[in-house]
Amino acid sequence: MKASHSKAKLNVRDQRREDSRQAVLVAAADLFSKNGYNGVALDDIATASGVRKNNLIYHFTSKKQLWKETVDWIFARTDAYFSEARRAPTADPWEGFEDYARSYFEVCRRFPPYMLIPLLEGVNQSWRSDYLAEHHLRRNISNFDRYARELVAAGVLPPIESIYLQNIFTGGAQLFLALGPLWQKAINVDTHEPEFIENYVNTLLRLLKAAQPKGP
Amino acid sequence: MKASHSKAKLNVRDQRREDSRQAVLVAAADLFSKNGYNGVALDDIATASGVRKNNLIYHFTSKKQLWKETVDWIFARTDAYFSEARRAPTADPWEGFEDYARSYFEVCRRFPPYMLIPLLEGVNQSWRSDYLAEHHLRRNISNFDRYARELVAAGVLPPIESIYLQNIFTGGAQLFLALGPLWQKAINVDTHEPEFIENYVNTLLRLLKAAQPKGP
DNA sequence: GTCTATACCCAGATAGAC
DNA sequence: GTCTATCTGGGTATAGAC
Repeated sequence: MKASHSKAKLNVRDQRREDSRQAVLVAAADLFSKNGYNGVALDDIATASGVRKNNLIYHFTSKKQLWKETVDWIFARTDAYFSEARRAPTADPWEGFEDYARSYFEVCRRFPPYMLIPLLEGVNQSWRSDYLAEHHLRRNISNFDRYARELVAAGVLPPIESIYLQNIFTGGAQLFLALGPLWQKAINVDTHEPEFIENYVNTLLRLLKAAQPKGP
Repeated sequence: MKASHSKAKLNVRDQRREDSRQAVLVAAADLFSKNGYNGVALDDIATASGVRKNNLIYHFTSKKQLWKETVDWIFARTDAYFSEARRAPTADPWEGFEDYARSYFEVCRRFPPYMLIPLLEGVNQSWRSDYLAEHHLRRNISNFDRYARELVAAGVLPPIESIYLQNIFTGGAQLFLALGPLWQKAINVDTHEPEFIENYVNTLLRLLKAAQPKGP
């Protein structure tokens, strides 16, 4: 019938569309996270993704819009990674926190754009920092905040303001992982080594454990 | 005499040159540290400094060269700030370390380009990250390394690898201060408030103090 | 040393055939 | 949906008068 024929054709077209979009998003996430919005030309994304420059515009209407959709895609993907990385919930809340911390570092390590883009675009006030804050970071921050307050109230973590706690973790993760090329060049250390990160997390956890309030 | 006349004229000219260069460096440090190399146009620097675009090139030969000289200027200036911020040496090594830590945060707070530029340019390997690593960071890192090892050996700091220790401090300082606009927008916190930073440093110091190895 | 004017290139975005 | 060709603006850098 005419309907089914047209439907089949439509599906093929949709598939193509999705393939193209996906290829573009992968390339864009990588490039934007390394060079920042201004450091990336549509030509670069076109070359990296195999989708021609004008077709980028066709699919995403503008560079600005492409950036936004890339960010949304990154955060959606990271949420999935994060759930996947976490182990089954444990009875011991401290173990639960250790798992949480390790998962966070692991996600940052495996999917750098997640932290690199907020890092690069959050330095200056712009429509990009606004977009990030509004659509993604506020939610993430307040999730962590709730969790941290619980743990502090339960005496699992030392009485540190949750925002500081958050900074100790994200700061450490981000600086080491983000500035990989710099550390590498300066003192020849590969901060992306799983073992290196593992040691760092353990160090942080030990510090916090040592400061745990003593039971009565 | 002819000689003295020509000398006076030369001094005026030199003074002008220095004034122009200085104005440019101030503007360039600010802009490069906020928007990154690619996010800054010579037009922007020209407007901000009051020195015309072509004269920028006259004084610094190229944008690339201007960036390098700006970085050198920033680090030279920061070294001066840092010595100035430190109090007189104390007998107690722990107090000495507290002073060191506070001075570091204070310098970052008062002169953000010092940390922002390595942050923005260190994410990707490029001639900029190479230049930073080679000419400035390697030295800074190894200075801290030497100091930290001493303190750990003396039992003043807990036995943490110096590179991790360094990351805990620089990471925290940089993330909070660098991503000011982001924190502001996301949860309406001003991370540049002296009080806010002061509390954060104290928190970090308390953590380290709590983990100090106990005497025998 | 500073000005105006301009060469030259590359960026983002559009038009229209297929 | 993808292609080639093209427009337009803004970017770095240069030329040459003052």
